[in-house]
This record gives sequence, C-alpha cells and structure tokens, in this order.
Amino acid sequence: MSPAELLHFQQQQALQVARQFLLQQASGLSSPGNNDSKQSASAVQVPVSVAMMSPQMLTPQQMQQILSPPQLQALLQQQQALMIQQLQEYYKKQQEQLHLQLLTQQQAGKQQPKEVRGLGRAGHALQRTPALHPPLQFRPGWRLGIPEQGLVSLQPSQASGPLQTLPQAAVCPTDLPQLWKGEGAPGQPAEDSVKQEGLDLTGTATTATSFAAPPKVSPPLSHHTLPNGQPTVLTPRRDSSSHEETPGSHPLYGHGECKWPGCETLCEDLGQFIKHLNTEHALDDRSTAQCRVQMQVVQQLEIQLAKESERLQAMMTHLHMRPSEPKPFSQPLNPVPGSSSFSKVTVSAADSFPDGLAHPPTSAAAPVTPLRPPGLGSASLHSGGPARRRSSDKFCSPISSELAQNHEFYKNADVRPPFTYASLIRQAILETPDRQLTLNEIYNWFTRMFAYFRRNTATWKNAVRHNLSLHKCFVRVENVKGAVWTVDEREYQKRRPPKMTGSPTLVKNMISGLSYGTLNASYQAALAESSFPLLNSPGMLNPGSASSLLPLGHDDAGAPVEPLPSNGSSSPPRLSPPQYR
DNA sequence: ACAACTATAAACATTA
DNA sequence: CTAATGTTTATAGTTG
Repeated sequence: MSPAELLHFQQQQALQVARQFLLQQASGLSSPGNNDSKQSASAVQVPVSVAMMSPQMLTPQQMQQILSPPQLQALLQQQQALMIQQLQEYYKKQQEQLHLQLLTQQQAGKQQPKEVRGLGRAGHALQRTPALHPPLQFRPGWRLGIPEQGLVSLQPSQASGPLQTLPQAAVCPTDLPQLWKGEGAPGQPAEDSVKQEGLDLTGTATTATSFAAPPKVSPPLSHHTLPNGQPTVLTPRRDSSSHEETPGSHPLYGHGECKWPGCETLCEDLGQFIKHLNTEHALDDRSTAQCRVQMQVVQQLEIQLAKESERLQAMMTHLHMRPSEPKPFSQPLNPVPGSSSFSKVTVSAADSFPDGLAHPPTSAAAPVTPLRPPGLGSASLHSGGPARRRSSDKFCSPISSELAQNHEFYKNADVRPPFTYASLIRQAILETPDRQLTLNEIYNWFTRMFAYFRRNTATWKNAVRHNLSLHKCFVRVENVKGAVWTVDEREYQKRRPPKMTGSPTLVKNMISGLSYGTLNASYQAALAESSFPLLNSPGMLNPGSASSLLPLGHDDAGAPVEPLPSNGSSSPPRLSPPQYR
C-alpha cells in the first residue's frame, strides 16, 4: 500500500468517528429529554445547521470544516485505540474460544470441519450485535468493536495490554508506509507476548466452531445507546460511514472496501468483507506487527497532543484565562462552548498516555478541542460538490502557527489545510533561505507538507499558478537557471484590509468563541511567533538569510509586527499597524 | 445588495 | 510536438 493510501485510511477512520460524534450531537438535540436540560448545552457548540443535519450526509470535506485538526487528531487516536483494543480483546477471545473448543472437542468427538477457519476466529470478533449473533457462551470480548468503545474513553489499563510492551522507538507517521509494508516482523515483542499467552491459534483455529458471520443478517437497526448513554437513532442507511454500531457494518469496513491499514480490498458486502478479514487479516505476525505500528502512531500523536495542550495551558494561564476553568475532561458535559462530548474524546485520548505523562494536557486539552479551525462556519457546510473549503486567511492568519502546530497532521492526514493558496505559497517561499522558489519547488513543497496535495494535482497546481500570476505579492524573478518566485511582503500585507482592531474584548472573545476569527492581529502575531520556530527553524534561522530580516518572517499575522521595509530601501512604513484579520 | 477575496476551471500564450 | 510554465478570463461561494 502506498503512503497516501494509509493516510487516507486513517483520515477515513477519523471522519467516521467524527460522523458518529455529530450524530450524537444531533440526536442529543432532538432527544426529548435532553432539550431543556443543561446537558444539551454540551451539544450546543455544534452549529445548529450541522447538528440538525444527518452526519452521514457530511462529506469528508465538510467534516474537515467542522472539526479542527486537533479534533480530527483526537478522533484518529480514538479510532486507533479502538483498533488496538479490538486486537487485544480479540486475543483474549481467541483464548477463550480455544478453551471452549478444547472442552467441546473433548466431549463431542468432532467438530465441523473446514470453512470456518478464519471466520470462526474473527467472525464473532466482529460481531457487534450479540442479539443477532448470540455470542459464544462466555465471551467477555464479544463486544469489541462495539461502538461504545469507539467513543468512550480509553482506560489506561485497557490500553496497556500485552501489546503495550511494544518497543518505544519513536515512529514517525511518515515512516508508516514502510512499516506497514513490511511483513510482520518476526520475533518481535508483540508476537512473543501473544505466544506467551498461548494464543498461537494458527493451528487450532481451523477447528473453531463456525460462526461464519452471517452478513447482512442484521436488519437496519434503529436505536442505540451511545457511549455517553445518549440514545441515538440511526438511519437504516447502509452507508458504511456510520460503521460503528450498525449491525450490518464493521469498523474496518467502509465504502465497500476493507479499511485495514493499507488494504483497501474491495468487498461487495459485509459477508465478503468478513471473509476477507479472516483470511487476509487473521491473527498472524503481519497483523500483529501492523497493529503494533498503529499503536506507535497513536502514541506519537498522543505525545504531540500533550505538548500542544501544555503550550495552550501555559498560554491561557499567561493570559489569565483561567485554564482551570474548563474542567477536566472527565466531565463529559463540559460547559465550555465548543466542547461537547468531543472533549471526552480528546480527554480520553490524552488520559491514555502510555508513558504515564503527567497530563498537563488533560486540563489543557479541553480548550484545545473547541478551537475551531478556519472555515468552520456553517457556511462551509453547504452542500454541493466538493465542499468549497474556503478557508480564508482571515481565520487562519497565523499560518505559521497553525501549520507549525499541525504540521505532522497535515503532512500525514489527507485533510485540506485551512489556508489560502496565497498564504501557502508565501509560506513555502519564505521557508527557504533565499526566499525564492521555482514553480516546481513550490509544487514539491505542497506535496511534501500536505498529504492533501498529493492528489488532484492538476487542480491545485493550476490554482497555484493562478495565484502566482494573479497576486501582485508574488514576483517572478528571472534567475540564472530559469525563473523563480519571490514574495513581496508589502504587497502581501497590503492586500488585506484591516479588520477588527484590537479590543479588550479580544480575550473574552477568544475564550467564548475560541475562534481565530475573533482574534486580532496582534494576538495572532503572538500565536504565530510562539510556534514559529517549529516550522521555520530551517530557513528562518538561517543566518545566511540576512534578508530574513524582512519583516515578514512571521506569516500572515506578521504584519502587525511591523512591516519593515523589506529591502531597507524604500518601504512605505505602514501608518497603521496592519492588523489584518 | 455589494465589494473584496478566494477557489476552480479553462482557454491561451510562451518557453524549455 | 509536448509538457511545463504563465496569463487571463469567467464563474461561483463566502464574508463583512
């Protein structure tokens, strides 16, 4: 499988959980008992327009508009945790099943032969509806995969099963593709742990009792109880997007294809998928290794989340925003606007730090989640084609900051970055020591920095060229070896009219709205600056780029920071601080 | 309603 | 000639 595929897969997972989340929100709003109660307040943050519509109807783009990178990340983690959990429980179940088989076989001489090999094992593991498929006698693990676990906080204890003994070697998400590709690394910890538990089923599994998960046995269900206890009404929609608890679906099955990392095998129906799952993704070295990798991915993400959360906490503390106010995640019904059950997700993820980090994040994460990414406005939800993700700079001026903070995220998740082409191009150019790039280099930067731009190249490349030509801020310079593009910072700054002026209400707005859109330039500049190093360390710090003195080193928000004349020569000093957006 | 922005698409021109 | 690179024009959505 290709890196892109893996990323896409991960994104899909996150989006699916996100849908679930929205569904929850929607149901919460419509739920009779909840409406008046304060509890419903937790759902209020979701734009009504969003909450009211069927989550399943949302396109990935729309989801992206609704959820901020941190949110998506949280979802992703959740999803990954779920996967791990499933495997763990699966192992457990296998053990039990083996035990059962032993007993059975002792009594009755023979068992049903063949066929079930795979199905028997994973078959029931996949069952999410005990009612329809009576689980084996005693099977604590029957519920794995159950939706509940998808959103419920992952208890540290749960996350620390045998698999948790994995090597802590840091795994860069970027390396995943390679990792996934490799066949299960033989003789690795996870494998050992499995065997230690006497779970080597490869041989005995063949006799497993038949559970051939009768696909599509499940009638469209209607009611469910979500993790938080909120009853939910699911539409019979066969849309796999709402995998989690629909009997006729599976977390690893969606859009007609297997969602196992790097698989994407097409399966006509659930039955076929289950068969596929059992044959291709049976409990073997490879699957184990893949699971291990996934775990590491989760860990990396968690660590990153912790760092960012800590930073936010410090920032808020510094700004006297009472970080403590947003109560701990443990409280599902978080009054903080924007944080609804969502924060639970985040929290749980943060709490499950394997490394036992003191979670500064826990307390800080709450505020993070609610941060709305640019373009979150209901406007973006508009139907029709590829969501017009128009993420204007306005909401994301601090591109450097945003980008720096979610660098890894955008790099690996197929999510459209909330920046305009112009700001991205500028960022690409400014990141280089000599502040100039050829068109092709700009292209490369895009693909390197954003998974999203690894697709539809014709479209965005055209857009890039269009932007380069259209905006006066981009200047083409004939170079020895062709032409390169540079940025005229003044022009760049110029193009945006000042918007809101700094006001004392700024912080307040931020707290309540937690939207970049409400921040003024100075704050944004601060934001950008704080995280600048993260992203620009290379070029910006480059001594050689003395020119970097140019005012702008800091992204969009940089303007406020004094737009100095770039070349010292002439530069109309701005009369008024350019506080754009 | 309107202007300013931005994204997309596409036709064309120019250059390597 | 082809592909890459640039320019322009047109259309449409979003926002203040």
